[in-house]
Amino acid sequence: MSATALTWRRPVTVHRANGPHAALCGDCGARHSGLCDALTDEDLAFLARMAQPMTVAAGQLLIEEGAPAGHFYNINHGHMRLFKALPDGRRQITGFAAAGHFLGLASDHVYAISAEAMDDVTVCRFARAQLHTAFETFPALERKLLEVAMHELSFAQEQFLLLGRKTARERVTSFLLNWAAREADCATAPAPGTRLRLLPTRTDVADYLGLTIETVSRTLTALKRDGLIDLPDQHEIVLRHPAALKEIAQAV
Amino acid sequence: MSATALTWRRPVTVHRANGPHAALCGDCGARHSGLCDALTDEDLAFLARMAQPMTVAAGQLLIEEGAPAGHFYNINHGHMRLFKALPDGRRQITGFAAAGHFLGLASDHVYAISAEAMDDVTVCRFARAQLHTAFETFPALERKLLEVAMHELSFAQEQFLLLGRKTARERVTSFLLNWAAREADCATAPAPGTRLRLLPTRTDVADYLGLTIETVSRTLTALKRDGLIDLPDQHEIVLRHPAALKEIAQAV
DNA sequence: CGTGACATTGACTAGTATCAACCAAAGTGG
DNA sequence: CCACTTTGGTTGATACTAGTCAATGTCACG
Repeated sequence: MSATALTWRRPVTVHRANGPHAALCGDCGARHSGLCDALTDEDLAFLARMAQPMTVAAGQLLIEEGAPAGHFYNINHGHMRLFKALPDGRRQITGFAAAGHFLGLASDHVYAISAEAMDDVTVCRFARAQLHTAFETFPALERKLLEVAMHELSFAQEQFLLLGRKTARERVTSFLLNWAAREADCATAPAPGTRLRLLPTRTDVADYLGLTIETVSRTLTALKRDGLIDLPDQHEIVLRHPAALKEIAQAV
Repeated sequence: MSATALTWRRPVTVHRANGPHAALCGDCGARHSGLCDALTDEDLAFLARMAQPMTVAAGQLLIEEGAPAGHFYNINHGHMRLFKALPDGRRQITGFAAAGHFLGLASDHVYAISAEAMDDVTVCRFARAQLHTAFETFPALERKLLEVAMHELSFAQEQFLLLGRKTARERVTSFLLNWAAREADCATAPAPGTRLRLLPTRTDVADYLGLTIETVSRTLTALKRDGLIDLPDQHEIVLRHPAALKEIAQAV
């Protein structure tokens, strides 16, 4: 566990327990997404007092699979990769988490996955015991969490189909369309020419799709050759023909 | 939607609204598992009055992916395969459900997966609106459902690793050990000589593991040849050397 | 006994992985 | 400022796992 690598930042606002809640959550990237969106400003201000703000530098582990699940986290800013690994190093990324994403809820008392920062990340940390209290005080929180869990479950089922039955080409296009939907924060089809800012590296994409980096690279090149996408630079992708991509992706 | 194929059975006990709850749930295979386990006999008796008991014959669809999610179901007896399919027929089984399993909760208002009976199944059916009421009346139900959802999510993450990164041999052994744990209803390692009754066909197993039936068959034959399992008949598997199987499966 | 569903086995193929070379951009230190 | 290293990406040649196609086997059932 690389807890020692984490830098701690305890802003003065934390100590102003009776100060305006805006100082706590008003400028948070997660204020209107995830669990925080389920609460009123007052309730959130109350809840924020039990949160420990902290930062995680790019590349650092926040959560390690198998470690005792003592804390929960809510991402305020930045992005994380969530993954499981086999003893021999094979890795499967189970998802990418952004602001508003709630991390660390394990059915067991041990984390089921690892979480690593892809860029500089800030989170709110809660002790396991505190969450239980929060549920008692704010039932809306539990309801929202159930809603989020159901949503993640149906996404997981879609991902089963991708990992178990789709070809490399189908996987990559499914991923691009999913990423576009995530960036646009909506489910409507992206317009032709939509520009994606792709934070994950080719390795990340490969480990997410159950492929190798070479196959991801070749597939992107092939999609470009076919006029379906453009690759202005390594981390940008332009969707030239989203309708055709959707066709290839087999919905999703 | 093959709702017409479903046979309806409304036992007299349903109408005995004030009768002993034992008549309703006492002999149900799900009484002490899943959501029902979270409630007292009295609460369950109350809840049972809003349930419509029904039966689904082997091979029939209870839920169809994409259909309006008007009802929820709780399995009382029997087993179902849950799956998603692509337009061209490729199928991914997302799980196998037995007594106590809760079905049909969609984040959207449309079912995310299909559910088909593997043998003769009986379920309790609830209307979508009723479930909301039930949550208000029995908060324990919602808490239990969240617990179940979290558990399914961490299982899903394990399955991502299997589908994305494991070899055929690793997938099949992982499946055997999982099935053993499910039959024993516990997580302890199975004893050498443990006999599995495998309800799913080779096609089911293949569609669950992201393989073809031929690969599943060959892999089982290879495991038998290596002295790790025995195949007394098509639907029975004896775990000769569970420790070695666990080694191959890479934990799980 | 014939039929159909499911399973096994074999021969061959295809899609991805593996191995390896090369490229580009960004950072590092003399 | 420029050689050097590091990191991430692309491309090519080859290998190998699992898929495809096809024949055969087994069992239950009418």
